[in-house]
Amino acid sequence: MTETAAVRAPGGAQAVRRALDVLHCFHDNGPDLSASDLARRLGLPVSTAHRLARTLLAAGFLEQDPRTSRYRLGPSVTELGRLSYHQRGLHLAAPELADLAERTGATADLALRGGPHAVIVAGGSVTPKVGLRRPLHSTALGKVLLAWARPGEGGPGSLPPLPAFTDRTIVDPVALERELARVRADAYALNDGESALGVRTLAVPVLDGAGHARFALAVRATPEVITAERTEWLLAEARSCARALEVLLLSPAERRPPAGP
Amino acid sequence: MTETAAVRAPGGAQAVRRALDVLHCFHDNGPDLSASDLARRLGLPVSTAHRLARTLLAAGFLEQDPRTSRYRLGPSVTELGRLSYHQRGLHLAAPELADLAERTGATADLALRGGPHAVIVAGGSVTPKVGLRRPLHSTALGKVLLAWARPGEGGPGSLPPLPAFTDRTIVDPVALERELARVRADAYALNDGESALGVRTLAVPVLDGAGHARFALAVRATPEVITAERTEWLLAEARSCARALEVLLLSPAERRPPAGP
DNA sequence: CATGGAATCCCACATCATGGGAAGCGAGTT
DNA sequence: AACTCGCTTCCCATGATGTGGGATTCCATG
Repeated sequence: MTETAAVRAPGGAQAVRRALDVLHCFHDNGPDLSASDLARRLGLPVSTAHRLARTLLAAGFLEQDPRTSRYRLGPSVTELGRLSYHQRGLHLAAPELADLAERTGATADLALRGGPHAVIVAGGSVTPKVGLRRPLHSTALGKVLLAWARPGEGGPGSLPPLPAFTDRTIVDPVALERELARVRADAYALNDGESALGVRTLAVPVLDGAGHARFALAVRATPEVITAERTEWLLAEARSCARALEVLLLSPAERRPPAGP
Repeated sequence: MTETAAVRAPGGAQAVRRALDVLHCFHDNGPDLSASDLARRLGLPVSTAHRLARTLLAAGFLEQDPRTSRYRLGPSVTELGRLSYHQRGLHLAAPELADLAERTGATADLALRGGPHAVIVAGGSVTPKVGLRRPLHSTALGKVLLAWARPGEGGPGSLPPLPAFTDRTIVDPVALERELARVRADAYALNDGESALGVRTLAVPVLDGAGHARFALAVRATPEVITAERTEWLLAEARSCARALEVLLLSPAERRPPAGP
């Protein structure tokens, strides 16, 4: 009733989902938003958006600039974010990624699946793009996460739009499925200017014991660095790093056995 | 109706507040909790806790271990946490804190006010306690945040319990107010074993243009490192760092003028 | 001074969350 | 094996709770 594709999920949740949508709003838009901004972005009445914001404010998930009375993400978000960062063991990944970046001369990024996005959660470059959301269909990270997705996470079927960022972006779902089959067969994903021109990326999965990708590890650089001749070597480096991350980030029970039959 | 001090805030919010309480639950308890755990911890019916968890799950704020079907903090939390971390400019603070820690031989921590806690958001030690919540009444960080609190944030009045951690912990509200007056007068807070024995901490505020503490900066070490003779020098170092952080973390409009009349 | 936009508060309505209950599992115990 | 306990998950009638239109106040702009 309220808006576009508000899929009526069976479990009860309107107020809560809307409140969480408010938080997600701060990702796509500026760092601070007014109550009316939120209402406009979410297609809600101002009154409702305002009430949700106040509730989030009271819980510390938002804070309010006393001068402009606009909202921004609050201490609770910072707090829980750091907590989950450590609970995932991601601080253990940073040195490995920095090492990989230094050896290869490329940017090394680690991402996990966040609904319809690949979310970069750790990086090994001087300019870490940590916290960034990337599309699934136009990035090497995303292709890996799709190719080895868990059954419940939703494969390519959960991506209706497939917007094109360059003329190389795969926009046809059938072509994407074919590309994912190739990714699975070769055990790595390549992104050659499909997201932005002049950027080439290789990505490999960090697999769990069930054979699903828990993380995707990407090596990103210019085509001069990631050449055809160096690809095999870069992949070997990336896979070695992915193997190390399996041990660092996954509990023994989740991990896959060290050696195959 | 449900539990202890569920203050009935005027603005409408039950479902939302409860959902946010679910998230906070993961801070105080283990990294993964079952639906029944959540229900028990929050004093809610299992059915309700389960529904809240599913809603949070659908939005990516929780994720579910497919083996145990327990919940943990999800990708959205990691994502938004990193985002707010960068939006606050805290990545700029880390080098300054590391520098301070190295010069003083102590642990350097930066905290901000998160409701009834001091939340450490950046650290300059090898073992950063980032994401940790500390009580306000028994830590140097907390005393600073209380002493220069914003009017709306609630002063010592918002801390009914005041639990004692050692025999030095200030548990009397009147004594605490007296201590805060001293903190304001001397422009620093000292914590000598009030939170844990054998730990001494100095803290100074990072002030905004309105004279309120936006952050608290702490230097923590053993009493052998933080001696009476070295206190003045340590304070000078900490204040110098706090001055630098004012410039790095606050926008020019929020900042206080460089020189006083 | 007039005008517009935004934040904030209020209140009657009915939509939506609530929570008791029961079914379906899986594990540990007798 | 049969039993039992605890947990997850789903269902549904009830009414408490969130909803949103509108009024009010405040500030910045024309």
